[in-house]
Amino acid sequence: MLDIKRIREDYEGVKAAVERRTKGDFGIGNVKELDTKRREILAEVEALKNKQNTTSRMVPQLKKEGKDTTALFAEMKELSNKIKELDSQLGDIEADLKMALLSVPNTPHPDVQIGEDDSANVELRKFSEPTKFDFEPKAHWDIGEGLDILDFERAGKIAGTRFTVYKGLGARLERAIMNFMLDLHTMEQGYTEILPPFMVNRDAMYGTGQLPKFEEDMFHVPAKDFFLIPTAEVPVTNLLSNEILPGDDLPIYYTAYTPCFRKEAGSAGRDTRGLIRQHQFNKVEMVKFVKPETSYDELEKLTDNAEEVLRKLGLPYRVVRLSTGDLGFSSAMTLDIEVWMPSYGRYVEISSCSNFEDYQARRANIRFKRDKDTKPEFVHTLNGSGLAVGRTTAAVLENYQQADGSVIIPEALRPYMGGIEVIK
RNA sequence: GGAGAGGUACCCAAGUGGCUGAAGGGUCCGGCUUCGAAUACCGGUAGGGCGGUAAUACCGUCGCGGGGGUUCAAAUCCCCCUCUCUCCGCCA
Repeated sequence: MLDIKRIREDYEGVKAAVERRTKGDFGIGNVKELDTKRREILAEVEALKNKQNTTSRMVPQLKKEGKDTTALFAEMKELSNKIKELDSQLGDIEADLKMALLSVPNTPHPDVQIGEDDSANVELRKFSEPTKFDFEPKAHWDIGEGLDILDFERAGKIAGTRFTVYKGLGARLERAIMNFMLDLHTMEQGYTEILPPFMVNRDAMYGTGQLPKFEEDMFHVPAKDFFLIPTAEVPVTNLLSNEILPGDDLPIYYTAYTPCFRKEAGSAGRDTRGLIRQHQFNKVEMVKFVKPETSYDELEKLTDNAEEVLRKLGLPYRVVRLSTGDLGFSSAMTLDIEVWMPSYGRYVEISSCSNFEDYQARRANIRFKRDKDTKPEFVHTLNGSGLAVGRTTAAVLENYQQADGSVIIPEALRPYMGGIEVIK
């Protein structure tokens, strides 16, 4: 969430910054009003509490002297009732204020271009060129079914639409890609591997910003009030919630493989075939906790760490910066990596790398101390897919397909495939 | 799932309603001692949120796992939740 003090001191500026997001209801309107009201009541109730505390400290003395406290207690009872009443009012206002604050999205970084949607996204750089074929290339779902390594029909039997069964070398390929990515991040790029729970509690979902606004996008487990994680970002970022880290520990780099679960409620009819948009998909995520002054450099490095996966796999991609209209709720700047997908005839998002600045850290209460005597500060958090595994599998199948329906395995993956060079 | 025991500050830990405005250790910091160090001794060692403030000055408030309640007054009594540990049951 945003800093209430920042809103208090520069309401118009913050409001204008948030509204660069062109879309949605930001609800920043009554934050300021609730904040003013809160401080009024707080001052009053604290003065009364001061009186209550001061008087209470005298009671043992009075009792020792054998004095009659009946009148005093009657007076204090009245005071006590007044405090309770004000405390209750204060509680209501604070709850409203908190909810209002949690509903305000992050302010986009000034460099992020204003736009309505992804049509305003800016291409920053490109790697290689779209794959050319001297035959009519097939979509990965057709390749997968042809090689008997992907089974969408039977997945429908046991779960439903937007699920996939991987089989044989298809399952192996997915697993190889996961391991390849994790090894790259941990052994070459300095990340520590985390294997977190795939279900989290409500607090964690608030911490990274999925709640309160996006509950309908998540799978909920009512028996324990858990949520299936929509991304490893949730458990991994919240791993350090409510902690004050020694400054020397920063930066912290974590990477995690998890399945991700999304309802895709608003995506009816889109990407209905293949691996692109599933209720359950595998992803390797990278999460960083860094000092504020370094976070944009860290965003560049993070994005490059994800790009490295595609370069090693030899898959054509481009990097775009999302416009304010396409930017996620909690993010200040997001760079998407898009891989060339022959069946779509265009680039498709395969990674999303974001700098949340202190927005998530403030929600999840993740702080650090520069040194022993300084006050704690909020860290900056970042994360990025490194990469979406299912989409990577799809991209490999499509970009490495051969005229005879077989698929060449990229060299970087062969050690993870037991040396297999081609799926046929 | 059942039964029990716990959660107090950086760590250990005392604490059954007001003299606790959290004892006592440890740790760490400083002093003293020493050529230097160790030991002994002396002193210091809650932190953090919120508000008054621009403030790492000062004041108030909150604070003993979280949230409610009882009371003039709660670490302490009551209720709910949560996490940890032990035992039983079930189980990969």
